[in-house]
Amino acid sequence: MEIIEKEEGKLEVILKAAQKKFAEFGLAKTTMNDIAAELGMGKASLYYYFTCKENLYEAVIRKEQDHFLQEIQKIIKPKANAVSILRVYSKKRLTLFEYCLNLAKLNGDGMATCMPFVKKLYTEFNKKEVQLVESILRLGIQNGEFEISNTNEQAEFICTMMMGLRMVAKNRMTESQMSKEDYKTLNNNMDKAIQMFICSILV
Amino acid sequence: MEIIEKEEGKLEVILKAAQKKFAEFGLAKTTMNDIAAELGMGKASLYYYFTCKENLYEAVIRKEQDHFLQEIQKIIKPKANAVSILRVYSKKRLTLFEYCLNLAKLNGDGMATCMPFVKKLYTEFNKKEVQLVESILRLGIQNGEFEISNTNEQAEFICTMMMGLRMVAKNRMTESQMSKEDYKTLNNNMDKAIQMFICSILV
DNA sequence: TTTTCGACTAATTTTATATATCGGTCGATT
DNA sequence: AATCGACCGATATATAAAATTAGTCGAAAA
Repeated sequence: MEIIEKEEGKLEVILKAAQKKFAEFGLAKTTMNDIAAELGMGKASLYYYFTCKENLYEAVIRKEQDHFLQEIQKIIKPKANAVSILRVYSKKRLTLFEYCLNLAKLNGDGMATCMPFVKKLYTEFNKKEVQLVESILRLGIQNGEFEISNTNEQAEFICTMMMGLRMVAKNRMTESQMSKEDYKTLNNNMDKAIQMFICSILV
Repeated sequence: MEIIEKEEGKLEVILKAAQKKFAEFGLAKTTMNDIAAELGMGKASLYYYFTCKENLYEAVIRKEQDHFLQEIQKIIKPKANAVSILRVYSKKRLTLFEYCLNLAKLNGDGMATCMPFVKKLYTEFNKKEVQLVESILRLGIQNGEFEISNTNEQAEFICTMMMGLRMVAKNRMTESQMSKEDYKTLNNNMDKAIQMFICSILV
């Protein structure tokens, strides 16, 4: 129900409205009508911009994922301290997790029951994340901070470990939603894991 | 359909039959009749030994859990090498996981959708497991192997991390059942986690 | 040409209902 | 002490009807 800018800005406005509605009802229970209504436009018009609901949802998630990747990428530069970058990575990764969890509102414990395209979405992101972490590790090696033989293996491992911690947190959550306390505990565990990992690769 | 020994041995026989059926159909789809038939007895007779299905299932799981705990407990003795005990713990823990997964045949990703009593069962076991790990850590301190300030915190953390790795493995499994390859990968990750953990607490 | 939308369809989800199965009990029997 | 047939109520399953919703299309507005 607001005046809409044209072309470039329009996609942004739609994504924002979609994001708002997904956060409100979750992926499954948000209808294309809900989103269109939020924009004050007809449902058919939405399909002019996005080929399907999955496409729209993917764009919303991807936007945040890319933002995360770029933010970390931004601070990976020669002579930057790899250890502190890893800590920033851990912190920002938690924020991304919170965001995605909020937009999905997956019932039960996760991805097994969710749609295949969501699984694919996260699998693809995982690959990028591993590459990102690997580049941090390589930076650390260049700086003489770390001593690692197989950077890819180590990057995959730490990503897997972090994912595991997120899963445990999600599983232990009270009342089908993670509380502030739950996030705090998860944050602690992620910090410990990163610390332990750093300790094991430090020169 | 076999001759049954009396009293003490009877419980064992029932547990074995129940275990066989649970492994075949999983918790939800195994009926009390299935188990009774396996024993060549009437369903009502089963209720003479176990008050309810949950009770029976719990007994089956508990038996294996206790066996695991005792096996590790057995090798925790003064002057025993704590590092190698941690490695044994990791290995046997995987075996227990495989066993429990097999008996549950939980659909989807896990405990969130399963019955509350199962959740409780695993929560209670988790406490015992943390205590077990903590006693290994204390042994390591006594031996002068480890240097840790808060043993309970560290024990909880490593247990959480290992649980996370199991969850990831379960989530990534192909075809609603973990393959030999999946277990191998999980085993590798658990070893790495333990190795990293040890590295971080080593004197 | 670009963008919007009402009207429509096919597919999915929800609802309602009937049926079957299963957990658990009880009284009788061995 | 141990077993079991017969039974009950609750839960799960199967089926069909009704309601939503994803996605399409052709026309109209900009």
